[in-house]
Amino acid sequence: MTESDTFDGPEILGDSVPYLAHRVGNLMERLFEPSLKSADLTMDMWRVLFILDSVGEHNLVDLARVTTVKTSTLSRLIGRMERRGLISKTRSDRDNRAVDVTILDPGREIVERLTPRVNEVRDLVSDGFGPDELRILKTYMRRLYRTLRAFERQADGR
Amino acid sequence: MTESDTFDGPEILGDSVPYLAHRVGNLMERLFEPSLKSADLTMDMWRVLFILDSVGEHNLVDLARVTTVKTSTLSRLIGRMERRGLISKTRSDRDNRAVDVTILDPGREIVERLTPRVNEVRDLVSDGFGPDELRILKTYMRRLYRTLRAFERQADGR
DNA sequence: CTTTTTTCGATGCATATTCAATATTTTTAT
DNA sequence: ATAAAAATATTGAATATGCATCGAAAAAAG
Repeated sequence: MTESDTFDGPEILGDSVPYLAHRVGNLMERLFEPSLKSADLTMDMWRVLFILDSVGEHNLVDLARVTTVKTSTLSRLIGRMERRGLISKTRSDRDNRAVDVTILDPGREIVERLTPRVNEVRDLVSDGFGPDELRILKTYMRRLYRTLRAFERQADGR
Repeated sequence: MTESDTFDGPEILGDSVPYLAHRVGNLMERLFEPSLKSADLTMDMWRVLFILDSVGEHNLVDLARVTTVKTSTLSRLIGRMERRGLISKTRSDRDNRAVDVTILDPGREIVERLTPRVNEVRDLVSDGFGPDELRILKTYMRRLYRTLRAFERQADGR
């Protein structure tokens, strides 16, 4: 094992994929924290804005799935964001239960303002890996996700 | 790109390493949730128990670092766990400010009881990857962590 | 077509988290 | 040696979260 592959936490933890995923995710969030603070946003709010901006309109339940926020929490979160004028909520015309959430201009402005920092972190990741390695890293992480997801579906009975 | 490497979320998100890390971590936690519930534990409580069991005594601040829980939150969390008899708190004799947190037998019993499920998830991960691939995955994740960590330290001024 | 089941979203309530401030002790600088 | 700075842990107060539940609408089953 090369020096650059050691982990600065306890040995046993650096060997656990779940723990590594948690630590990596947490660290990336921490690097983004000052930017969030400057926009008075939480990470979950950022995820909502980013997804609405890049993918488009969503209903609450879908948004909850993609952001990994519980629907009851997201319901109130979206309420707060609506009051701040970042997004809008409208009743869906396809489904009378559903609410369509859309990003508004002030929300878009925040996305644009914070995007440079997002790219900075992205470039930082790239710096640690060669182009081939980066491709492999992403491929493996997607595979990891799919492996676990398939298992979850199977355990839930499809 | 092979079929097994596609991501089931929106394209743009599956290309983002931070998002992938978040989703993978979240999914692993979800797979562990029923076990946690059966022991009336939160994920953070589990991390505390697991770390105390495998690594040994810690003070609060160190424990907060390793578990990624804010110290003020951990202080109360540890209080709850102490009241449940899972861990013990004693004033450190090396540092009169510090508190040494130690796992107790009831805590150890829970760790033992939930370990099979942890191994199940570990094996599940292994199944999706060949031995060489698994080694690369871990190596890359550790490297990712170190790359980000180095940057954070540098940004904070050492 | 009618009944049953499922899904979407909101909310009451209990609990948990976080920020800021604090007391105490240790470390560093002068 | 003394003063200033930093680190450890706790707590009050404001806010956020999550479970259980509900009403309404849609989908599935009969």
